[in-house]
Amino acid sequence: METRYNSKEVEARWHAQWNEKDSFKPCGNGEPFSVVIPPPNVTGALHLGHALNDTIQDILVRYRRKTGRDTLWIPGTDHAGIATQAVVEKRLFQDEHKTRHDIGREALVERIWKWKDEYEARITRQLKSLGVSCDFSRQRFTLDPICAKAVRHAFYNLFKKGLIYRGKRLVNWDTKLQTAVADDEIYYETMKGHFWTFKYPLADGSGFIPVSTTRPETIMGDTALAVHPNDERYKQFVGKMLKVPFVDREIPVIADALLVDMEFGTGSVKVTPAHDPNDYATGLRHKLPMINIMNDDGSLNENAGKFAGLKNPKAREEVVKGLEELGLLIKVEDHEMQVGHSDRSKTIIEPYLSDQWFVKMDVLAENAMNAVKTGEVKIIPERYANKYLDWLKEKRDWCISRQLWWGHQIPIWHTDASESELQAVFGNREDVFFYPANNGYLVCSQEEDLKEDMVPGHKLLRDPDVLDTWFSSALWPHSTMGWPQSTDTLKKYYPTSVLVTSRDIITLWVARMVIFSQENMGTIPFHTVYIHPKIMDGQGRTMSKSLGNGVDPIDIEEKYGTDALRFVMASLCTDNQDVRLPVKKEKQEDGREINTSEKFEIGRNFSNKIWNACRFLLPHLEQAMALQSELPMDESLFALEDRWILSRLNTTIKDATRMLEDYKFAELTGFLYHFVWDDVCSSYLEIKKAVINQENLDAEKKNAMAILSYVLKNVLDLLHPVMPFITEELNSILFPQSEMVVSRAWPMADEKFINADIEAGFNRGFAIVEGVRGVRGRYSVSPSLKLNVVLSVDDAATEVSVNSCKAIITELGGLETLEVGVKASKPKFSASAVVPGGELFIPLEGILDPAAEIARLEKEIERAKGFVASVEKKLSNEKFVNGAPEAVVAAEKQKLATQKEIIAKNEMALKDLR
RNA sequence: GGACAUUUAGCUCAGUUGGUUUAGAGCGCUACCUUCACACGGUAGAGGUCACAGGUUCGAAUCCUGUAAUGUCCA
Repeated sequence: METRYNSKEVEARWHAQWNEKDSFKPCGNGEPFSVVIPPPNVTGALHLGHALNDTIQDILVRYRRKTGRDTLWIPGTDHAGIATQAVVEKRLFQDEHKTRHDIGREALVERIWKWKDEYEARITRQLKSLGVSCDFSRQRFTLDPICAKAVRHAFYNLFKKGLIYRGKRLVNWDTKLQTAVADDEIYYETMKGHFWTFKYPLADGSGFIPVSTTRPETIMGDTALAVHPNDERYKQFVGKMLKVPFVDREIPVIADALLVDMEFGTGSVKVTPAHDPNDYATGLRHKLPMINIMNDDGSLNENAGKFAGLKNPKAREEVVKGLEELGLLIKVEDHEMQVGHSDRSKTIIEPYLSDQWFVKMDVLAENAMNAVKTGEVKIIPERYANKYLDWLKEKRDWCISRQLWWGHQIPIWHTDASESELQAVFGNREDVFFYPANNGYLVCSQEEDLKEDMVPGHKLLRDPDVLDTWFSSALWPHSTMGWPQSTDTLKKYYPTSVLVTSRDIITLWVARMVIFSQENMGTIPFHTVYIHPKIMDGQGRTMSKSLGNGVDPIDIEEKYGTDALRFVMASLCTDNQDVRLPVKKEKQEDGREINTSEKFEIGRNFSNKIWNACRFLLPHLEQAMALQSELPMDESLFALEDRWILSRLNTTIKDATRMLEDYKFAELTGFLYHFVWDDVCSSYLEIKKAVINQENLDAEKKNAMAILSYVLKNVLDLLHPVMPFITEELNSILFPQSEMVVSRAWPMADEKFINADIEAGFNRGFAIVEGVRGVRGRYSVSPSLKLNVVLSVDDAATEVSVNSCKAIITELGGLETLEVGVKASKPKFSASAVVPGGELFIPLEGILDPAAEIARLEKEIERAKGFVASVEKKLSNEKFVNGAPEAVVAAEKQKLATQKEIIAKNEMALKDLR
C-alpha cells in the first residue's frame, strides 16, 4: 500500500467493477426504495450544486440498498427549452452571424439535438465519475419518445377535461427571443429613467388633465385615464372624454381607487391595458378595450400611427418630441425604477397581450395543497412547506405555451371545419378530441401527428407553440417509469420514496409534480421531499459563470478525490438554507487556473487517515490470518479499551443509522469523522500499538486483531454511502474474501457491547493522560522521555478504577512507571495536575520552573474561585433550590464540590512549591 | 410592502425540549515534535461580553417583543 491514498487510480477501478457486476440494478425481495434524479439541464455541465444534490441522493440510495431494500434510482436529463435554445442561438449568431429565422425551425432543432447529445454524454460521464449508483440502463430525457408520449397523454387528458384552455393574456414578452417567458425567468434591475408629465387634452377642448408616465410611447394604446374617486381635483372630470394625442381616438376618464395613488405624481394614471399588468387588471375591471400597439419584435405596430415601425428607445424619444411639438409636455424629471429583464436574452421584458395556453389551477392546486397539509407528502425541513402552500394558494393559472422551437410541440391543430365534418373523420376515435374555439375548432391528438389534409376541404394547422419545460418535468416521476403504460416498474416503484432537491424549485417543480401525479396516477409522486442548502461563495453570493466564482466538481475530484468531495458535500448539509464555501483561485501545474476551496482538504485528509490506519494494520491482520476468515473475539481477554471501542462502535452504528433516517447529513459525517479519527486512530490504535507491534502472534495480539478487523469492517460499511470508492478499495485489500461493500448488509448495532460505565471509566483514564500531556506541553518535555508519575487518588474505589486502565495511561502518556496510591504524597520538584478523583505528580527535577508553576496554579485557583462564586450564588438562591429540578440542583452541588477540590489541591501544591 | 431564513472564535459551521455550557468542532494561527500508519501527521496552547435593546424566568446562545444588517422567495 502506498503511503498516501491515491484516489485517481482507485476510482477508475471501482467504476469498472460496479458496472461489471450490475451493482446498481434493483434487486432482491426487499421493500422497494425508489428515487428519480432531478434531471439536470442539458444546457450545460454539472456544477457543484449538482454534486451536492447527487451526493445526498447517492448516500440515501446506497444506505437503503445496504439495508436490503429493493433500490431503484433513475437518472436522466431535462431539455430546458428556453435556456438550451438560447445558448444554441447565441452560438449560431457568434459563429455564423445567423438567426434562427435564417436557418429555419428544422435546422435549428437539429442543431439543438446535437448540443443535447454532447451535453447529455458529458453529464452522464460526470454522474458516473461522482460515483452515483443510478441504474444507467434506465436513463431518460424529457424529450425522448417515452417522455413525449407521457406529455401528449397528460395534455390530452387535461384538455379533454377542460383544464387546459387558450386565451388572450398579458404575458412577459421577450422581444429578442420572441417568446412568452415565465415570471421566474425574469430578473429586475434598477434603471435610471424619466418621469414625463404632460397634458391630456379634454375632447371638448375645454382644458386638460396633467398626467405623468415613465413610458410615454405607450400613449397610443391608452384606453382610459384613471383618477382617484375621492380626489377633489379631478372629481368633476370623471365620465368626460379625452383625446389621445397623435391618434384620433377618444377615451374616458374613469375613477379607480385600486390603480390610483392620490399622493403620487399628478394623481392621475394613463391606462394602457395591453401593455402593463396593473392597467390590464384595471381594463378588466372597467371593461376597457385593449389596444395592442406592439409587434412581436418590440417595434410599434400600425396602431401607433405615424410611429409605426419604431423601436425603443427611438420610439420613446420620438413620442416625447411629438408631445413637445404639440405643446403638451409640462416637465421631465429623473426617475429610478425596477425594470424586468429576460434571464436568457438580457433584454427588457415587455408586457404583451397574446394568445397563450393555460392550465386551470384551482382544483388541481387545492388537491396538491392537501397532499402536504395531511402529511401525505412530507417536506424536510418543515418550514419549506409554507413556501409550497403559499404559492399554491394563489391558484394562478399556469401559462404553458412558449413561442420556441425546442420542446414538446403542443398536440393541437386549428381548423375551420365544422363539427359535423370533424365528427365524420374523428367521431369514432378515442385518441382525438375536438373543441370549439373562436374561429372553428381545436383538435387535440393523443398519439399521432395529424395530417394537414385529414379533413376534406379544410386544413388542419398545427399550433406552432411548444410547452413550458416544467410541463414535462412535472411528469418526471411517472413518465420515467413508462406512464401512460401500466408498467411493472410503475406498479412496483411508484410512488417514489424521496425527492432530493433545492429550495428554488419548490414551486416551479415540486408543486407541479404533485399536481400531475395526483391527476395522472391518482396518488402522490413521492413520500418525502428533502430540501438541501444552496452553496454560496465566501461572500455569500450565488456561484455563477458570470461572476467566475463557481467551483467545478471535476477539478475537486482530481485534486482531492471524489470521496473527499462527497464527504465535504454531505458535511455542508445542515438545516441551513445557504452554506458558504470560500473559493480560492489556484494555478495548476498545467498552467490552468481553477477555483478551489480549502474546505475540501478535510475530506482528503480524512481519506488519507483511514487509508493509513489500514495500511498500518494490514501486515498484522495478515499475520493473524484475518484476511482469510473472520476472527473470533475472545471476551475473556478484553481489556478496558477493547470494551470501550466496541461500545463506541456500536453506539456509532446506532447514531449513524438514526442520522441517515433523519436526513442529518452534516451530523452523520461529523460523527463518523470523530469516531474514526479520534476513537479508532488516536485512542484505540495508539493504546494497542505495543500489542500490535509485538512480533509474536500470541492470544492477546490475535484478539486485538480480531477486534480491529471487526471494527474496521463496520467502519467501511458505515462510511460507504458517503465514501464509496475508498471503502471498496480498502475492503478488497483487508477482506478479500468478503462481498463488495456496496451490496453487503448495513451493520446492526449489538446492544450487548454498548456500556456507558465502561465509557465513563475510559474517560477517567483519558483525563489522566491529558493531565500528563499538559505537563509535558508546559515544560516542553520531549515525548521520547519516559516519565515516572505518581497518582494520588482520593479513595480506594478510584484506585481500583484507575488500575483497570493503567495500561492506557502508561501507553498514551508515555510513562516509565505509574505509582497509584490513596492520598499519596507529592515527590520533590514535582509538577502537578488535578484530575477527576485525584491529583497527578510528575517529578521534574532540573526542568521544573517553580515561578511558572506558581503562576499557573494561581491562575487556575482564580478561575475555579470565580466558578465557585457563581455556583454558590445560584445555590444560595432559595427560588433556585426550590424551583429547579432536583437533578439540576444536585449537579450544581457536584460542580461546587469539584471546583472546591480543585482549589484545595492546587493550594496544597502551591504551598509545597513555596 | 409581505413571507421565510440568517447573525456564535480570523474563516466555515455545531449547539437537541431553557439547567453537567464562565459555549464546541474543523480549518487557520502560536509553540514544540521529523517518535518505525499517516507532516494530507502528533501534542499542547491562544482566541468568543453568542448582532443590538428590552422582556419572561430562580436560571437565556436557547423563549417573547422590538431594532439593525444580510440573504432568498413572493408581490
